[in-house]
Amino acid sequence: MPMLEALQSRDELNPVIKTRVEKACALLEEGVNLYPNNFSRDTDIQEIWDQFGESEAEDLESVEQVFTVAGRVVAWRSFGKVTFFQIQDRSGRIQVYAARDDLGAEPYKLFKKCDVGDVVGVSGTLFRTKTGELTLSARDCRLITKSLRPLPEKYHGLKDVEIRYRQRYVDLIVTPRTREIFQKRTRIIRGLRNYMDARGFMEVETPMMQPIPGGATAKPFETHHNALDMKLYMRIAPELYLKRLLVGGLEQVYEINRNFRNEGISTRHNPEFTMMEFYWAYATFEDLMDLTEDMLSTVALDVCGSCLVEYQGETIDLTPGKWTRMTFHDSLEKIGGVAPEVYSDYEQCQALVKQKGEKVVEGEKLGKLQAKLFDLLVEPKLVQPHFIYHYPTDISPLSRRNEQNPDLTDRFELFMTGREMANAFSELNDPTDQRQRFEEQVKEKEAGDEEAHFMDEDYVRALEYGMPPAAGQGVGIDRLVMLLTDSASIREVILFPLLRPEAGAGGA
RNA sequence: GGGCCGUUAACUCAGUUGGUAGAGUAUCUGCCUUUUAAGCAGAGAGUCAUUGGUUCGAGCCCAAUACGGCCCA
Repeated sequence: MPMLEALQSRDELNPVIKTRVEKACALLEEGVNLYPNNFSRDTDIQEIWDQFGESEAEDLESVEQVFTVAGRVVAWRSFGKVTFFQIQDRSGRIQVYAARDDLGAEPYKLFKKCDVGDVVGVSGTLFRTKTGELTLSARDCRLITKSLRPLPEKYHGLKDVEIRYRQRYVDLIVTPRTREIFQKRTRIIRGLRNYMDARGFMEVETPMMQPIPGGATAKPFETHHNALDMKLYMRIAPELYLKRLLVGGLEQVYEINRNFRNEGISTRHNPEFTMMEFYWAYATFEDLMDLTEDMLSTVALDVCGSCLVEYQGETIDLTPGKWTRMTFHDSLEKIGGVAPEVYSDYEQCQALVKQKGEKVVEGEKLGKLQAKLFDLLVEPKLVQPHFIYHYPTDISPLSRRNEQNPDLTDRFELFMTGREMANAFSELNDPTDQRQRFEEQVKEKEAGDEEAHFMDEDYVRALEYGMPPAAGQGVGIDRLVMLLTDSASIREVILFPLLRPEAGAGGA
């Protein structure tokens, strides 16, 4: 019996696991399959609650239906000849009553070798206990999957965030909030898809491995394709490919997927993160502000039941019409307290950046200095939704210039809870201007800016065929999920956030 | 990259002035046919993150390292 021998050879493990292994061995010797695959359930636990959650004890007595459910044992209270336990499936929990006299002496004895953590299947009828709890009275209990490791303590749960992230499977078993967050995450993404689909946008997939990483200001991950012997980059954004599709005539496209940026890790940054990007021909950045208010408030209403969202002790009001719209320069003056004569003067701007403790880089443009002031003085104060628009042209290499002032672009960023949630603009579709902007970026890259854009000749060629005027936007999905689930860290909303390798875990 | 904090039983946590390691849960044994963090009685369980140092003596003091958390860049 190889499984038995394999289990018995594990007795170097800690005593709790050792006893569980011994129980498993005892079951094997009784001829019990520890991992059978022939159990069918006929209902979810939640369905039982939906149907009988309100039923009186007397009414349940007349219900002769036998329900068969399966799930993980999460609580166990045994009295000798009778045992109460709780099982949990994806939909909820229910108590089971198992009595020796109902199951038979031998089956009951075997079943009592089960532990908290095992997956079991139960068939039985419903009743209410003396204290009124809806309970399944078992006619049959079967082990479906043996668990060899103990679950965390049931009352306090799993507190150690490192274990919660490294062993997310355990976290999902024992932390209801974790399950809620990821269920909500799925609903949020589905809500966005439904919204876009209903407005005629077409979902597409564009390359994640790109020979020229474009569409954002960020440092890419590099990789190598062996057969073609070529350097490839993990995408930092899908933007330039999605806009090629506008040239191709698809007119309204969106993509929800991962981007990769080789930057620091923090409560707001994971190296891989999820964005929704979309492009809309014949629309402008002003249309996008309207759409964004409507879209995000719709999703909030769907997922949270309200446009008023609690985030870390603050109430964020997403009601359409209440979102502030302000120009970048006005925000520097009115929120950041920087006078126009200061932010529009290179020397004064540079001095103020230094004074605020931020580094200045030789040769950087005025727009970049203003952006640093914005990050320091304005962004943290933007708690309620704010569209900040008309960004400087020299930090917006893919945006259309404003008709009145070519030093500004028809671009906005959306801020709330003191952080950026979305970035959008009317698209630059003049190939000559685009080529010049790329050339500026190349100069900055050559001067040592690792985040500056690459030249993308094919993208310029595409624009030369003619891209209709359009507006496009990127929405940070992880940050949106953080907002709508009141999560303080991005790691709470990513199933498997990147962590350093665990010591001695064999690279797991 | 910098600063601060943390790492003690499977889990949640105590651990005084430096004097040979504690609780609850879980586990094991016994009792128990309506429990709800079930109860009662008993038992076992630890490389105090790692390495080095100071000391007669270190979970505690010092240093370095690893991993994590928060803040800053």
